[in-house]
Amino acid sequence: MDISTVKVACSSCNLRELCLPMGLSPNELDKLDRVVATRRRLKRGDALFNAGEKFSSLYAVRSGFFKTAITTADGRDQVTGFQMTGEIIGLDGIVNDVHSCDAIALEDAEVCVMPFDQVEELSREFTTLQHHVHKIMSREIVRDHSVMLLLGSMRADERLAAFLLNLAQRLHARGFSHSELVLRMTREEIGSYLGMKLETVSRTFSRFVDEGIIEVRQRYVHIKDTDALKLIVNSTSCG
Amino acid sequence: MDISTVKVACSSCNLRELCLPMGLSPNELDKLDRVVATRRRLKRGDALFNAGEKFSSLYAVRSGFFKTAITTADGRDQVTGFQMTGEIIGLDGIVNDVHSCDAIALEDAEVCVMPFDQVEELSREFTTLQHHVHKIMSREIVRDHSVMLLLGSMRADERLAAFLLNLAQRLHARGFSHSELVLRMTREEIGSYLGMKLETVSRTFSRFVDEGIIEVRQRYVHIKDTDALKLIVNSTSCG
DNA sequence: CGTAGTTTTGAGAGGCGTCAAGGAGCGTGG
DNA sequence: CCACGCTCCTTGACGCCTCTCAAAACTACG
Repeated sequence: MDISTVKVACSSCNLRELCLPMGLSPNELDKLDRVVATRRRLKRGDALFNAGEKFSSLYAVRSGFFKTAITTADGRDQVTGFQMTGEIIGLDGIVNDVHSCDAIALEDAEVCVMPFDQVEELSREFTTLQHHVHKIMSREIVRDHSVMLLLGSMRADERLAAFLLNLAQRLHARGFSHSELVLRMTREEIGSYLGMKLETVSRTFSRFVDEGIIEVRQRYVHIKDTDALKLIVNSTSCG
Repeated sequence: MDISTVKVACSSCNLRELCLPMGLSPNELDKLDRVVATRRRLKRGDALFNAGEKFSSLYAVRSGFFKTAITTADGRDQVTGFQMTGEIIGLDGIVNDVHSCDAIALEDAEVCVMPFDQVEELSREFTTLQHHVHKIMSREIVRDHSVMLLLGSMRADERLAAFLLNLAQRLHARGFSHSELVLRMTREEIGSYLGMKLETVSRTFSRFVDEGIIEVRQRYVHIKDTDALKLIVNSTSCG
């Protein structure tokens, strides 16, 4: 394997065990490389796509951090997810050939563009890829259901604890510390995702700090007591 | 077309424009008939599957009404959806080959069993079916996002109004009245879905009745003023 | 006709939203 | 290097919406 070759392809991407190519054979990877022909760089604040735009591609986050959000006619909006490296954005667009949410880069980022018709074409050829696409969509559905659980039945401190644990776990899976993290989103965006106001997010952070569970300096968070957070999530205050 | 033949197949099913076979050619329909070989009848309260069971098939609701719900270790639970005729249940199981929720029949029901490996096999053959499977999964994702919006940013009356409108619209698409409906679920199940307690559901119903927007007799609901419900959903009390 | 499950309604409490003010960090420009 | 303005964050006080607890009415079913 020639390391000096910086050709940016799935076959040489260090995310391939996290991303779409997961589990593909070398031969299949080669074919996938042809699908993932283009890249796109975004600066912080840029939209990868906006609601209403025609859907044509899925995007794999190569670097950076994204949020997806839906906005109603009357100005209400809801962050539906935060995406980090290796995660797939754009699945919402398939059903109506139109994106139903905005995808915004929360820091400078790069994505791999995967034209969906080509993904479908290749899925017909490779069982592995086909099944993996299905798994990715199913994972998103399961994830959404757990967010519904969070929004539907947890109190503010439980929500924030679950959020921090989830973030730390995903970062850990990417080789980062499981106890130290830098939030890429504002308190308001966290609140929108968790169904609470930014003031409540801030107050809950402060309470966790008072209780010695975490340390916070701006966007930097140090989880001092993971078990305490887990305990909060499973507190079953209700019935 | 021989009407007297009651062979129960997609090709002769009156739901085919609503269900998985949507848009398939007669030839493709024939092949799909071989996939959808078995049916399953359930009585009210029966589980189509439970969380933890091995995933093998998707299910299309042929008659009856279902709920899906997830339960946490500490007893919290969340209804993640209500499914009626033509809708697909079981997508949650694909990612880990294990179902992550329970699917319960809320009235006597019948489902078409579609072994997923066969669905995948046929999708590799027919672009139409492949794309339709993707659309069904994408639709579920988009639906979940709108529930997240509801749970994250609406008040009790807005949630219930949105719920009633959604139910009426889906029933209307199936040939039922757009203003009269019979709820198949309890107040508690509605509450679990909408992230509120059953008492709040009941109280909100009562308020709508007082305001002349709906009539309620037990599970029977008559929507007298659809526009009023729409107005409530878009009230933008916040911000 | 009694029992269990469901629904309604009331009273009280508390968590979170709302409104408001102040503080901290950061980029820009003098 | 410091001043300035902007955005983001924190904290407080107050009020309301929803939860909690409780009791009673209603329906369904055996």
